Amino acid sequence: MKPKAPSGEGRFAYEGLDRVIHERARLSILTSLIANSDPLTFNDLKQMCSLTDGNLSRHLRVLEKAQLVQILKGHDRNRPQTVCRITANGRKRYLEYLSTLEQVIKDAADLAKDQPGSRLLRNLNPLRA
Amino acid sequence: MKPKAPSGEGRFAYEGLDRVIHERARLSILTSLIANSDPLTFNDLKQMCSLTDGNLSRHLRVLEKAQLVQILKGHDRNRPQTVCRITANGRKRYLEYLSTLEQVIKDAADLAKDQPGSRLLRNLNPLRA
DNA sequence: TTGCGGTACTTTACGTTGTAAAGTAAGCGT
DNA sequence: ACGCTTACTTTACAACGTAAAGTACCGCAA
Repeated sequence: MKPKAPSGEGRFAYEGLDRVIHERARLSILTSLIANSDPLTFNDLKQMCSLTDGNLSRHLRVLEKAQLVQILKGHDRNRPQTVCRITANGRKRYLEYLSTLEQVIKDAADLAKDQPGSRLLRNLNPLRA
Repeated sequence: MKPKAPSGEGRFAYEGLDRVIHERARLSILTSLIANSDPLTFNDLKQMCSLTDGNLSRHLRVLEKAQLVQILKGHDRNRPQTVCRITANGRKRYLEYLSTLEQVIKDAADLAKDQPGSRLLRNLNPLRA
């Protein structure tokens, strides 16, 4: 039955690509938070992710509602200051997402075998093997 | 001048995450096409990516308009058959996208250094270093 | 030859969502 | 007191993903 098909029903469906995380702005935010062990301020994130105020605000809300980040409002030098940290659950889901991402890369790397021009892939090897 | 900031303006902005490609369905489609050296039929893609007909149709159109894939309509056993292949330009942009993806993973992996519970990252090492 | 069903898509319509622009509030300098 | 700046929040709109409905064509059966 169907020997011609490259087989593997849904093999490339990547259901692990969580919609909440799989969005450039939010992926940026979460990666920033993961990569820096201490919490980041609103402005830190705004700069690191090159986001506008409104944009960041909205995405943070989405992440907060999804319980991926925790938002704490405080003050610094008499100015309001929002600091964000990733939650335990957020870290877990982010890592699950990441492993799916790695599967994508792994799948794509299979082309290196018999694709012409795949020399391009050479400067694509990640995590400094 | 802001010594406190983790520095790196826009370091996590990931502008290489092309909107056309950075969408689950389309990322699936392109990865399928990249990973399989021969062109795939509409039905191949439908199954491999677990997409509905309408969904696949629309995304293919988007990819075609962006000149990332080429769509050829032919016939097989007197039935219409659409086959798709990635274009040279598509391959190029896909690889650029992928390298940004790898940067994300690399950035995230930096947490492994001083984050508690980062043991989770162990089963996350990609491309079998 | 006229239905009937199935395959292979395409089009339409809707609800969600990302984003920019406008809005709010409060501190600070003059 | 006044305006300027910082630090966000809210609003409004356009774009987009998705499912459901629609089209077209073939093969088979009555």
